[in-house]
Amino acid sequence: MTARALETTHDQRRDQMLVAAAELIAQRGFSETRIADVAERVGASPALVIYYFGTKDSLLTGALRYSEDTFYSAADEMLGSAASLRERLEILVSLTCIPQREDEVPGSWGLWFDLWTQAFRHPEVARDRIELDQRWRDTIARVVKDGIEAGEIEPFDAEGFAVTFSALLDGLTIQVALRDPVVDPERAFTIAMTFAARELGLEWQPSNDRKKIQNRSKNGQDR
Amino acid sequence: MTARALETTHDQRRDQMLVAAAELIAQRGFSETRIADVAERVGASPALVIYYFGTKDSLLTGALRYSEDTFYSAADEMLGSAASLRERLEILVSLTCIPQREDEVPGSWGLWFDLWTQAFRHPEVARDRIELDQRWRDTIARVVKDGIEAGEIEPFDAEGFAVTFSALLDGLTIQVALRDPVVDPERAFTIAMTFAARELGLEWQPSNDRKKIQNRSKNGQDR
DNA sequence: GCATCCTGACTGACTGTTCAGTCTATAGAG
DNA sequence: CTCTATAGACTGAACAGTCAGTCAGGATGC
Repeated sequence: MTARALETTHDQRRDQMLVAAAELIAQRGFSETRIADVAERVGASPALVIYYFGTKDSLLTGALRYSEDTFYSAADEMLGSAASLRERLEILVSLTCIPQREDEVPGSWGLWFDLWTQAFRHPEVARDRIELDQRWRDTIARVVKDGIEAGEIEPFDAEGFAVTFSALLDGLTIQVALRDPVVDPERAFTIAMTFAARELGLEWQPSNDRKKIQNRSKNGQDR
Repeated sequence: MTARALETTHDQRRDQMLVAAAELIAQRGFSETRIADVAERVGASPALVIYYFGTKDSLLTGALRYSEDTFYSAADEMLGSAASLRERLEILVSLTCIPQREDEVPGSWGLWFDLWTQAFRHPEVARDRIELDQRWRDTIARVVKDGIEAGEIEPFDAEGFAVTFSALLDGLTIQVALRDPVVDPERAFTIAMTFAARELGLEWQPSNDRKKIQNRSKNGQDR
């Protein structure tokens, strides 16, 4: 029991540090994040951070993992509360294309860039990312399959769709995150939904209920 | 004339350093690139690099710019030598999805990730990237318009297509660059071409002449 | 008294940038 | 044609700051 309790606080501390690291990475970038910053953020000494993670790299890549992981978990949870295929697609798209609240952490766009950059040159990170992306494609495919089983659309190659759709979403995310004037969030949303609708043989029109989705995605992201 | 000659060697030195920096960034990453490395690569002292660029950051962002710029120039040039819309599309797609030779520099995938990461947090870089991306979309739109004018396809919203298509290409590039086992280069190529063909009302079948395109893109990239 | 959590003080390595001054070549003066 | 002044390219050496990681030991709970 004691060991249990200790382990709990131990894990809590760990998570605190991971969250703090993720926030800092999102703000300043991977290579600009110092362990002293993380330590300050959790009210501890730099030495303690090393005590928990051994090396800086272990902390930062852990933070990347942790953050993306909670993003996907949040996505899964949100999807559970949606009724129709159309709603579920809108959730998927708004999660990737619509800005979240500034102060929110996990899945923040900056982290994607840093994750990709790290994954490109570090095999362990690359492995994690591949796994994460497979999970994302599985989520998309699941949504489509559910739609098929519910009779909302005709049978369809859900996995193939997931590959293409996730690539399109990634590309749109980049434009939105980098504030490209040509691809604002609304346009990105419309492009993605139009593509999905046409591909799946679903009816979809851009409408002003986008805001509703946006708000819901925010709340879903709230801790 | 004398001043000219001097200025020429000056610019040559500058370009040398930019190329060296781009190569190193592609290999090691932006933040892992030291000015001492760049200096060594051009056979000069670190002080000289500073003498030319003032600061490390100025050198590295300059290298990013320079590299992407030559990538787009190479793309424009290659497109000029293609006869049909189908060929031109295949060039666009292979440039983004098919691995280039290892030792080749400009446009190397690692640089994209670093460019995005930097652009996310540094407004000047972000401005450059937006400009670069617009140029890419213009190139795509130009290819489509040429196809329309040549009567190869029906009139079509070329700019709208360019926005969606460039996002899809970016997304596929990520998967390929990060060696996702699900999205190998060939599959990425097929996905992109299938999308373009369907969207534009063009006939296209995956065939084994992809290798031809791949080789051409290599040669086109050669300095 | 043992294990775990935690810290302050320290260090060793790294690295961007500065600076004083060298070397080369050209331009202009005599 | 020679001598010298000037400018630009270039460097070695040192500086100054930064930071990840170490270490010896203190507190706390059991």
